[in-house]
Amino acid sequence: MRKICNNFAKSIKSKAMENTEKIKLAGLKLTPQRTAVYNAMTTLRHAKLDEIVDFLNKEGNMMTLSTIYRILESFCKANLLSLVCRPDTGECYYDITVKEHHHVFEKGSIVDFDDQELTNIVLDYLKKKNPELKDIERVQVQIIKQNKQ
Amino acid sequence: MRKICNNFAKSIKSKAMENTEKIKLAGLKLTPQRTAVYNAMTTLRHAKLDEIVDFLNKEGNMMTLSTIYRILESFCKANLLSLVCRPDTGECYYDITVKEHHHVFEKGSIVDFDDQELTNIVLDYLKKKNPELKDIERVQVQIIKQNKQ
DNA sequence: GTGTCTGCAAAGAATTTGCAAAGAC
DNA sequence: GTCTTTGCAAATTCTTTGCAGACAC
Repeated sequence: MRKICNNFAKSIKSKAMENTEKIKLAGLKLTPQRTAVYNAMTTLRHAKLDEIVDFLNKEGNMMTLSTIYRILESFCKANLLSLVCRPDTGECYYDITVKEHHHVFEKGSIVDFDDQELTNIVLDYLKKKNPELKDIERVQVQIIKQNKQ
Repeated sequence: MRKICNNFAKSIKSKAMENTEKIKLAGLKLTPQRTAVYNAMTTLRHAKLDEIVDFLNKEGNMMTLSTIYRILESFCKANLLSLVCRPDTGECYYDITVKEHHHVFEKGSIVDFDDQELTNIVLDYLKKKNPELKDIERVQVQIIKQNKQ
């Protein structure tokens, strides 16, 4: 009975509401600042720190820089966000997607490339060709596109 | 005739001598500082800035931090070094290897994984499965090992 | 000799920290 | 009520810059 109610309740929850659930499920206390940062990342998908700051400022969600640093760190630790770095420039981006996935690096943006088949192909190859390569946690393919300009 | 002499000369050249050649061939003027940094990277293979600084200091190759920054930047621009970032922590390492290659990320170290076959497998797969994905400059596979501890 | 590179010191950015008040649960 | 989080300001760390003298070619 309660289950049915919860499911119903979930189905009418807003996206923002789901985000607060995720924060709580990750074991973090819910604060307006954390909600704002997570909501921002839901929109931005991949963003550098300063892009997050700009986004929050434009929204009128003012908060201290040190708070943003602390929140982003806690989100990464809690597996709410992951990190991805541009192989060309070394710039680090926070990524709303935490499950194993690949990336296409274009000139000014990063695009997710979620392809389990590619993951499997790489893992299979490594297993066959390099059985001595044990304890692989995950593999990540970076696809770097030409900077045509 | 000159060619033979050059080859002979090359065959007896020290590793350090070869390094100076590379710096010159990259179009950079040869300075003791640049030679020291390049030699350091030849030993370290992958290193963060502070590891390079420590190495140089231990060797007695003192030079200013700003010089090291400037040299590393010029080396990256001249394609004498490349950059590689740990996907787990985002730490950036300079890499003595510039040609396309893959990496295995272990707990405290990065190991090169040079495997053209893997590169081809990934490229072939992408071409077949995603022909709309054009202008691929290169692909790079990151193999993240478990931090067993 | 000319133009680039280095050392130095200072400026400028980026990130972290301590602490008191506010807030979550 | 207790323990955590935030804001603020300061400290610290990291990186870049301007300039004069040194050096490569």
